[in-house]
Amino acid sequence: MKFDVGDKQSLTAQVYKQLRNDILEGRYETGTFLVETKLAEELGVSRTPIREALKQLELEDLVISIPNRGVTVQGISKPDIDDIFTIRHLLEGQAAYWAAQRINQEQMDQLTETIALMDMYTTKNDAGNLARLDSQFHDTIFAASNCRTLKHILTSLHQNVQRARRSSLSIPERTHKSTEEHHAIFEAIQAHDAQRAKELMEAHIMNVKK
Amino acid sequence: MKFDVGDKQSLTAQVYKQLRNDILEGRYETGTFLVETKLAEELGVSRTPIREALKQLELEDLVISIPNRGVTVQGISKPDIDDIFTIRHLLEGQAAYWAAQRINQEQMDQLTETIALMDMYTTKNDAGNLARLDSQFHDTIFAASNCRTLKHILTSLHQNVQRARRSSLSIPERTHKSTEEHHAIFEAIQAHDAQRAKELMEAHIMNVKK
DNA sequence: CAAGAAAAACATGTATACAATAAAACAAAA
DNA sequence: TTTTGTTTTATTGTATACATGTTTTTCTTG
Repeated sequence: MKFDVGDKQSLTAQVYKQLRNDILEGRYETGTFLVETKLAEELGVSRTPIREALKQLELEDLVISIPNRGVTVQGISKPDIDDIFTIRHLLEGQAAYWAAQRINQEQMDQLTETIALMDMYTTKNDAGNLARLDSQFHDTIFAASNCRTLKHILTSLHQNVQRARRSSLSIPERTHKSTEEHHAIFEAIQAHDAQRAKELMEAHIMNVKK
Repeated sequence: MKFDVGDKQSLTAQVYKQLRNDILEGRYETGTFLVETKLAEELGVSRTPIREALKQLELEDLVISIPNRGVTVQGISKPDIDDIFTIRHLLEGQAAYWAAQRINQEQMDQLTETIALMDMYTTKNDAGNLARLDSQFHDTIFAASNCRTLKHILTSLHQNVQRARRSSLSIPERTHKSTEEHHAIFEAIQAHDAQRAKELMEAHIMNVKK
């Protein structure tokens, strides 16, 4: 698998995405050593982008670095995912709370648009586009919470459980229910009812978990 | 300010600590460009450790990287700190909850020891050692929660508000109160009373905030 | 044959050289 | 004077060479 310099993204970013995906897909056994020179050769780039990508993965806790020894993959297990849902339920609830208080007009417009498109694709049963809009909906709320730290943590967590969320949305019944829940959250934010937005969001996350 | 190769830590780690501290101390104006070559010269190392340190800071959201342009410092403002306390109150509450359920003997022994030392230094009014033990107490609970993600997020947040916590512990009245609260949390964990541990921890964090 | 020391192999940590890109300065034309 | 296109310069992105430390192998010695 060779990487192309023609791609607009930096090599580091491409390597990062590739490795991250491979780890989350479980393509590496836990504990495997990721050797820089080997990866560099395999991916057709120098060690530099590899090192930088590994640094990022380390900060996200997907690999562990042992000084002067190398990095080993940590992966992400089933109970890990359960725990992450619990954490997300707390944090996304808070994000919705703050969003209801702090959202600006532009973000409100964005949410309105996302919700409208969700309705459309729900009737069409288009799971692919719904997954995209789902991410967009949550991302906008993170942004509207106006808390860099929260936005940062949640964006990272969101990606980690992406696969789980995808599979949830592929169940037609869940699709409709999910859109309804998004509607309710949207209305609570529009009404600046922070407490209600929080509770609805918490319930929503726990439903996705199931 | 020159760095020493004799230090056991890697240059990257030293540079990271230095830059992080400078940013948190507010030594750089928000928006300042951190130019790799300039920093490299100032700190007496090559660009490589600088780059790696900046990558880490970017992942912690203390600087923003603009591709092909450079990184600008973000710093951390007063309202940011308030928000971080709110987030910590949620997450540390959950950590205490899980710790009460999942703690092992070794970690329990560690907590027992920390609490005993806290008592001693409280009577001696030794703020420096109390700050250290405070960190240790919370870190042990993160570890006992047995959730990598949570441990990871909280360790990072903990450092960000370290200054605020230090100043809180320098108030003698607060010192005694804080030790009492630690005691109560410790007992709840020892009794494996998850709900109570959570509530006590939440209250504790909010008290520190004030 | 076993144990330990020396050395080779190998990996990461760091420095530096080169390439690509974006901003700034400048010149020319309308 | 303003605008547009070109050149220069500064800075990041990437590759590579070298230094340092760790593991494994090999060889020596009892």
